[in-house]
Amino acid sequence: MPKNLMIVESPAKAKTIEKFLGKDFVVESCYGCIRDLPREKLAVDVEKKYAPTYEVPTDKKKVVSQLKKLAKDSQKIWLATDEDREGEAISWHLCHVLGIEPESAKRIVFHEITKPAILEAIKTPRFLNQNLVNAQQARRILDRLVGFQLSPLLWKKIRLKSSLSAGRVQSVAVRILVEKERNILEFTTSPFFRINSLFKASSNNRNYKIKAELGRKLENYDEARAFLEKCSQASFSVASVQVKPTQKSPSAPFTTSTLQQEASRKLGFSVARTMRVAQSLYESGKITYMRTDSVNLSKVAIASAKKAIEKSYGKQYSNSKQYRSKARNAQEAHEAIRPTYFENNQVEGTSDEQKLYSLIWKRAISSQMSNAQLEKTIVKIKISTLKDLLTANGEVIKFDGFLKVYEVSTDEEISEDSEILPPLEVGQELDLDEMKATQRFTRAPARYTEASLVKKLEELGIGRPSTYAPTMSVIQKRGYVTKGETPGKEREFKLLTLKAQKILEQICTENFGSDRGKLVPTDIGMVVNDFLIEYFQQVLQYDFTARIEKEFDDIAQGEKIWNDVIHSFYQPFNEDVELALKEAKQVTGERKLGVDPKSKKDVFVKIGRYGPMAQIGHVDDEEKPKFAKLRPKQHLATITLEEALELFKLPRKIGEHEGEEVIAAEGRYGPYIKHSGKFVSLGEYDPLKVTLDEAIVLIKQKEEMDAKKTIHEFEEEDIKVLNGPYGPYISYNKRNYKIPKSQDPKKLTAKDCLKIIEEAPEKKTKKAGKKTAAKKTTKKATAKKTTTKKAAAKKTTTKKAAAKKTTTKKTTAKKTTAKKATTKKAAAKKTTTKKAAAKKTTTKKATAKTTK
DNA sequence: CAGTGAGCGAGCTTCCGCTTGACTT
Repeated sequence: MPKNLMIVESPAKAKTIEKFLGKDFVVESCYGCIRDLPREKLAVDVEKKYAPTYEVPTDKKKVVSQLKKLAKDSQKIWLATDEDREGEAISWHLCHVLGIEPESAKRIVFHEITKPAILEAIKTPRFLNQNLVNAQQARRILDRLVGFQLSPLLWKKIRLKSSLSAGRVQSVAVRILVEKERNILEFTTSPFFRINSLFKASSNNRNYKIKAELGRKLENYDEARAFLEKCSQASFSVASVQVKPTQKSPSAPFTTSTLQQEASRKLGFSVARTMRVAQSLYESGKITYMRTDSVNLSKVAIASAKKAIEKSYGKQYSNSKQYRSKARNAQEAHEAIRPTYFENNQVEGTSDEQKLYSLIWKRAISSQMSNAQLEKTIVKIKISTLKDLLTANGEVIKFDGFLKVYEVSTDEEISEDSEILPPLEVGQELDLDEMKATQRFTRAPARYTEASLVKKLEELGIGRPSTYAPTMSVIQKRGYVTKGETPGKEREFKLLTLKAQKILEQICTENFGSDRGKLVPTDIGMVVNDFLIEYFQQVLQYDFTARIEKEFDDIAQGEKIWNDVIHSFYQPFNEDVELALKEAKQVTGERKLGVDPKSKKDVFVKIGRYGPMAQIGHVDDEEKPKFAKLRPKQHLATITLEEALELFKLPRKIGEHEGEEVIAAEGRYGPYIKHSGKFVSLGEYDPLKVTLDEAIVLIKQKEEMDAKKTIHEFEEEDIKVLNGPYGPYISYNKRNYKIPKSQDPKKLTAKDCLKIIEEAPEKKTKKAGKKTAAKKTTKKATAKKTTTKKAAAKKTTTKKAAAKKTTTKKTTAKKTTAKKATTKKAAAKKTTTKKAAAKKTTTKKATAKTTK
C-alpha cells in the first residue's frame, strides 16, 4: 500500500516526478480538468447567484474512478496541480470528487520539474486557496454565460445551416481579422521611385562593391528620370564615414506563443502542427512542457546550459541570465520551453520533431550566451551635381556571441546579409558602376498569419497557451476565416538603369497581394462580427479581457466576491441580449448591386442559408427569384453586378461525350462536371470557362483513378474491395469494413467479404450523458463556499505573503504588482522601437530584391 | 457529396481552459 499519492495534471510529468520520489510515493495524473460544466446546457443558475452545476465528463469517468481507488488506499494525498488559477481549481474539484475536505488538503506547487524543487515543495505544503478557486469559477462562468447566450442568438438571427458560435476569445480574434481586412480594402496604393546604386572601389588589391541608396522617395517618373540624368554627369566622393560599435542580445527562451511564431516563420508550421510535434517531444522526455507563458529557466537548467556552452564554444560565449516575462496575464506555472538535456543539440525522431527540437535547443541555448558585438558603418556619398547624399550601410561582426547558434527572424522578413565595406576615407573618389530607379508601391497592411494573430492575442492578454491553437482552428471551422490560397496579382513597374552614362528604361512585372497562408475573414465572419459589435460593444472590445482579468485578480486577492463580479457584468450584458433578441432583424448582409438588364429586376447579394449568394428578383415577386452561389473568391463587399450576373450562367452544358451530356457547375464542394451520373471535381478550372476538351481529360483521369482504387467488384452482392487512404477496405451497403491483417485483400472472394462483414463489430455511438446526478453535490459546495469565504480570504493573503518570503500584509503584495506594471511598460516601449527597426530593414530588402 | 435560398418548426449546434489518447476502412 503506498503511503503517499501525489496528483499532477500531466501523465508525462507524473512519470518524471515518480522517479525523483522513491517507493513511498505513487504519482498519478488527473489529465487536466476532472469536473466541468456539462456540455449540453448552461448549468449556471442566474437566479441563484450564478450557482454552477458541475459534473464529471464521460471521458474522465475512468480517470476519476481510478484516482478514487488509489486515494482510498493512500494515507496522504498531495495535490500538485499547476500553480495557477486553473490548477487551483482542478485541485478543488479533485477534493470534491475524492471526498477530501478542501480545508485539510495538502496542496503543493512547483514551477519546475526538478528534484530539489519538488522536495522543497513537499516540505512546505499549504491549504487550498479558495479565492483563487473562486477567481477561476468566475472566469469559467463568465465564459459560459457569454458563449451560451451569444451563440443561440446567432442561430436565431443569422439563419445559416452551419453552426455559428461566439465567445470572449474567438469573437475578438475574428474582429481583429475583419478590421485588418477592411483596412486593406480601404487602402489605395500609390507609386513612387527608389534610388539604389552600386559603386566600385578597390583597397589593398581587392575589389569591392558598395551598395548605396537614397534615403528619400522620389514622387514620380519625371523626378526619377531627372535624378538619373543629373547623376550621369556627376562625380561621386565619400562625404563622411561614421563607425559605431553596437550590440545584439539574444532573445528569451520560447514560450508557447513565441515558439508558434518562430516555427511558423522558420519552418512554415501551422500552430496546430507546432503543438502536435512539441507534444510528442515532451512525451518522449526531450523537452519541457510546451504550454507555458513563462520565460523562466530553472537553476539546474541554467547551470547545465552554461556547461554545454562552455564545452562547445568556450567560456567567452557563456552569459547566464534569467529573463522576465512581458506577457500581460502571465501566470508562470511552468518553465520556459527548453531541451531537457542541453548537451543534446539534436534528437532522433521524425523530421518535424528534429526540426522543431533544433529550433528549441538553439533558442534556449542562445538565450544563455553572450551578446554579439557589431560594428556598424554609415558612409555618406556626395553627388557633385545634386544636394542629396547617398547612404551605404555596413555591418561587421566583431564577436558573434549567441549568433553562433541562433538568428532571430522578424515577422516581415529574415534580415539581409550584412555588407562588408572596404576602408574608406573622406574625400575619396568613387566610381559609379550602376544606378537604378525602381518604381515601388506603398503596401497595404499585412494580413495576419495564425502565428501573428496568436502574438496579437497574447499582447492583448486574450487566450492562454493551451487555447491558442484550438482558437485558430475554431474560427476556421466555423467558417469565419479561411487560409488564403490566392497567389496574388501581377503588376507592372518601371525600372530605369543608369550605366555608362546611358539611361535604359524597362517595364518589369512583379507579384503582389498574395494571401497564401494568411488568415482572411469570410463574408460570414464579417456579418457575424458586425452584428456582435452592434449589440455587444463591451464584450467585443479589445481590452475587455484585460479589464475583466483585473476583477478576477481582485477575487483572487480576496478583495471582491466572485458572484458580485459576475452579477455586475451579467446585468447589462443580459439586457443587451434581450434587446438584440427583440430588436434585431434577420441579419443577411444584403447589398444591392443594380438591375438585371434582361429582366429589369433587382440584383443583390446576401448571406443565405447555405452561405453567400446572389439573387435576381424578390421573394414576393410574382415570379420566383433566381439564386446563385458566390464563388469562393468572391465577396459580398466587392462583387460587381457583372460578376454576379455571370454566376447565373451555371449550371452550364458544355457539350457531349460518349453520347452523354457534360455539365459544369459549382456545388457545395467546389466546381464540378457531371457526366453520365458521375461527378468530377474541377479543381482550379473555372466552370464558366472550362472547355469540353478539358472536361474530357478530367473525366478520363477520374476513370483511371477509379480503376486503380478498385481491387474487386462483386456486382451480385454489391460488394467492393477498394483502396483507401488507410489501406484496402470493403465497401458494402454504404458502410465500410476493415480487412483483418491475416487476409490478403487481393485474394478475397465475395464469400470471404460477407464473412468479414458479418463478424464486424457494431458501430459505436458517441453520445452518453447523465443529466441529473451532479446537482446535489454542487449545491452543497456553493453553500459551504459562501460561509467559509471570509475566513479563507484572510488566510490566503497572509499565506501568500509568507510564501514570497516578504513581510506580511496586503501592502507588500500591492507594491510588487505595481513594480510589475512599470517593468511591463518599459518592455512595451522596447518592442515598439524594435518593430520600427524591423520595418526599416524590410523596406531595404524589398528594394534590394528588385534591383537584383 | 454535388440543381438548396420564403416561412414554419422540429431538432440540432454553442463557451474557455486544463489534459491526452483512440484510430479511422
